[in-house]
Amino acid sequence: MAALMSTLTKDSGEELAHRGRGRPRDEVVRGRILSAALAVLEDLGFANATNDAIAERAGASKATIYRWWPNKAAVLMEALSEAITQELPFPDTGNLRDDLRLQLRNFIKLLTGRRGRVFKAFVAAAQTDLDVSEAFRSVWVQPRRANAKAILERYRNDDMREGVDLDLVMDCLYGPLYYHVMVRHAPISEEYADALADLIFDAIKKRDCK
Amino acid sequence: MAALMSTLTKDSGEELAHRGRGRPRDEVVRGRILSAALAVLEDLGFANATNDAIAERAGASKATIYRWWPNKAAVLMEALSEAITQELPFPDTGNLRDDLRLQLRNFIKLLTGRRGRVFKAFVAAAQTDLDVSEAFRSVWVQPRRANAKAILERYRNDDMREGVDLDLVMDCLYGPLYYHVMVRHAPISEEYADALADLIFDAIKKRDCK
DNA sequence: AATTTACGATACGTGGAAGTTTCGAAAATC
DNA sequence: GATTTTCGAAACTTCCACGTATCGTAAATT
Repeated sequence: MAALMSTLTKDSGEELAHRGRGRPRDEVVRGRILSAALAVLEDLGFANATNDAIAERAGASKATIYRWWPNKAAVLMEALSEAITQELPFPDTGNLRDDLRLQLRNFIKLLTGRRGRVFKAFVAAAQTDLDVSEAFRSVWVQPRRANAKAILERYRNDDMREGVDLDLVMDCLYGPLYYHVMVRHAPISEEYADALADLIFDAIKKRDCK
Repeated sequence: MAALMSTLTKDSGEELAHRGRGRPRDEVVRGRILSAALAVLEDLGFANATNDAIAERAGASKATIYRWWPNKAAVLMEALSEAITQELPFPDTGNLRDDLRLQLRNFIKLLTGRRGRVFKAFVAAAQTDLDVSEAFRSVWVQPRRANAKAILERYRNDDMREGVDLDLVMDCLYGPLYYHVMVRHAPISEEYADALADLIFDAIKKRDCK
């Protein structure tokens, strides 16, 4: 996190420089830049998302971008973070099987939609860029897994057989979807989501025979 | 495949130009270049694997590389192809559960070893480069899945319950491993492989109760 | 021996993107 | 009104890697 701070954010002294006398930071511009970053990311992918393109799309100056973010990854990361926050909460219907189905369906919608390109771009960039890797995990993966785990935990005693490893279960839910989209590059359907959810549900549900 | 041919290989006229009078192509150099490409790929990843670095490491001239391959992706792709061919066959012990465990263990060894970096690099590159994407699928993913599917097919009647979707099963086997390594960036153990194999085995094995 | 092709070394041209700087104008404080 | 800070525009520098070109030399054919 320290390494992240050093490269993806500015000093807090810079961050809190609003108190001075001069013209305050234009929050509207900040929003436009982040939106533009996300849009460019969706259109061009991580590698091709240049700051020039972002600036042009935002109707902003490139200098303004570098005034507030230290580098390109920082802008893109904050854009993802803003877009993602409180998105796609794990459903909580009270029924385990329904929860699984719903969550996978929602996730597929996200992966196959415009925002799916952003995800693929970030995962790709994370393979070679340590900062992106850590940021992606802390901003997206970990919070989502924690949320999912907390809800699954409540079903543990009543609906699951003993000794189920929830981390493994989540890998089996999310893994195939990422894999499907990123490695097989195959389209993915809601029926697929249901079949996957059912398979995993079947593997972990409580039953009284071998 | 046509698009691939157009960008990742030279004309067959070039390929078969050996019959001329001059000095024949040095196959040793070809091998050195491909080995070097793989080594550089393992060290630096796809994006940072420059042809200059490959040439230097191979003790060859960059001009020689461009004499035989049209661009960077072509060299890297052929390097991967050579390294991968007939590697990691799906085991065939006669026991479904053992097959699953063995395959996952072997795959983990590959993913966590030096060559794992190559995989991650290719998957990452495939997100933005269509040629790499198609080549990776045709050279690696599809052959491996076909092999695995053929073997799993033989267990279908005797050991699996009805209606099991083998493609889905393979997604559940490979998906979590890719996911684990590429998205969570977490280390992965043989115990994890066994637990995953057991979970999936348990989900598809024949049984006579709900 | 003459010719043809391949190789290594190296320099070169090119393009793209990161990040910086300059400048005039706008919006705030004191 | 003077000062301070931000913004937009655009030129600029820097860097890096792709791909090409040149040249002297090595290995083959005829």
